[in-house]
Amino acid sequence: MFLELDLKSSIPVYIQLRNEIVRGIGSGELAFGEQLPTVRSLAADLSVNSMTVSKAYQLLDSQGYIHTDRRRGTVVCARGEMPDFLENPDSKRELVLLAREAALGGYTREEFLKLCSDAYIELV
Amino acid sequence: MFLELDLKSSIPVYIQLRNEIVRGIGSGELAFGEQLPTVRSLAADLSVNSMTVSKAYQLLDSQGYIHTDRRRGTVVCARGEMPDFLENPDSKRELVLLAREAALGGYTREEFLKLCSDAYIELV
Amino acid sequence: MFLELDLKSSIPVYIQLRNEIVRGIGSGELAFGEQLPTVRSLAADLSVNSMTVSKAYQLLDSQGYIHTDRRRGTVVCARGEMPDFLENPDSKRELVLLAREAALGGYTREEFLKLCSDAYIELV
Amino acid sequence: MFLELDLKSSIPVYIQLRNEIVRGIGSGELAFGEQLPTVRSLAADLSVNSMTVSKAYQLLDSQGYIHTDRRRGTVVCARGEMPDFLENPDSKRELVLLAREAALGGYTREEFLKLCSDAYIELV
DNA sequence: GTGGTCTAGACCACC
DNA sequence: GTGGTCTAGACCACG
Repeated sequence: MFLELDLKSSIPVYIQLRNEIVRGIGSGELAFGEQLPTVRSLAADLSVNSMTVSKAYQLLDSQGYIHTDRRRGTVVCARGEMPDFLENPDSKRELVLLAREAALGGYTREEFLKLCSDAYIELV
Repeated sequence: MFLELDLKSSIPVYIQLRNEIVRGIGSGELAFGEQLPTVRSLAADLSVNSMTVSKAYQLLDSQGYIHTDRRRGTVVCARGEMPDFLENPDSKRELVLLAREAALGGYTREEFLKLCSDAYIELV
Repeated sequence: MFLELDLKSSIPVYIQLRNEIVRGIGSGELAFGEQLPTVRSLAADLSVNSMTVSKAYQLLDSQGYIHTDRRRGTVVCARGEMPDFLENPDSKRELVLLAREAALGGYTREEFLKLCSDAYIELV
Repeated sequence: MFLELDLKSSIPVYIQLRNEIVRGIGSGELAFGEQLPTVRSLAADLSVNSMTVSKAYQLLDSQGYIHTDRRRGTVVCARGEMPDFLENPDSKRELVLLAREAALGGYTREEFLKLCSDAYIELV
């Protein structure tokens, strides 16, 4: 299982799980249309409460990354159905904040864009 | 006052305030070395409890953005004293996550880097 | 409960509590990995406000002595995860100050080192 | 002037000043019986409020490091009059705390005693 | 049930 | 007058 959680982190587990799954889709570890484990089995695998997994799935569903298929359970959405998360104003604010922290930290624009590019290039 | 808070957000107010102040320093609305409002006056302006403001100030202090000089109150640190927040692994993970959300949302690398550049270019 | 607080001291209660817990870990009264009392129960035991306990726990967390596992509550970190607090320059200055006070007080180096050794030997 | 204050520190200025003067006596920069600057002149030199200097002098006086001579103003006590500060239970507790932080930080007794010895050896 | 957050208001140490 | 500390009590997010 490629999903890594840090139970000591201040970030809620269900958010970490949501993020890990988005990363997994982005990196190809989870294919478009692929079936996800059931809530119970994933909860058992990760040793977390099944409500936590359920909340992560609900969040991903509401954001449009996954959906529930009556016959096949929970599946990753198709490539073309992926949401445009950066249209979310909160994401924009987050990006601006990171950029300003970078600038204050002494990064030139080129250095910052290099970091951004590296972050992107890790995707398939 | 340029500081905008959303009291209904799930993000704690003191974190929002910390972020707003970092943005303010990055955009030049708060100058390096400038004196910040007192805890009480800012609390009154924002209609929040003074302990909430105090918590934000203490967080910013621990991160190296501001410091409290016993004679002059709370002031923004000098340009050269600003912390490198992107050395924080969580910030890197956040950037990678944003990049993957962008990629899944259909942005090409060039488009994503344009967004990053725009976020940076707003700085002084 | 082995934790002793002096509510009349000028040292803030949450700092005293932090120090007592570090002493407790060092002396074995608190085992590595052991679960600490909940914020509320400890506050009730010590007859202090729960926010005071919470502040002490957060300080210990930030220093790496304990951490809060969302499932198991607050626990002492493992032996190998303990922080090197003497790398803190303030600790070094404190030690130098104690040494000078000792010298001025008439202690020879041997006598002073005996005191230091005794202080250390109380540890497990 | 060898007295160094950090106005950004969380340690009160008058305590820092007291500590610096004790260090100065211990290291020989201030001789036994030497006359100290007046409150006003020292306050001006250090750019601090004269009440701060006054408080430091009062504290040092109450601890027996300095005393006020009607004719010569404030002077450092004689060698033989220096107080035994380590008989103070708070100092003992402080030393125990440092020793435990050292032990938890991975220092062996020998390593810790080396630090203590180095701290002492800097004295005249 | 846990810790985290927030409020309103008080007191104190410091400068 | 400043920030720091503490209280009593409330609400909420998390698991």
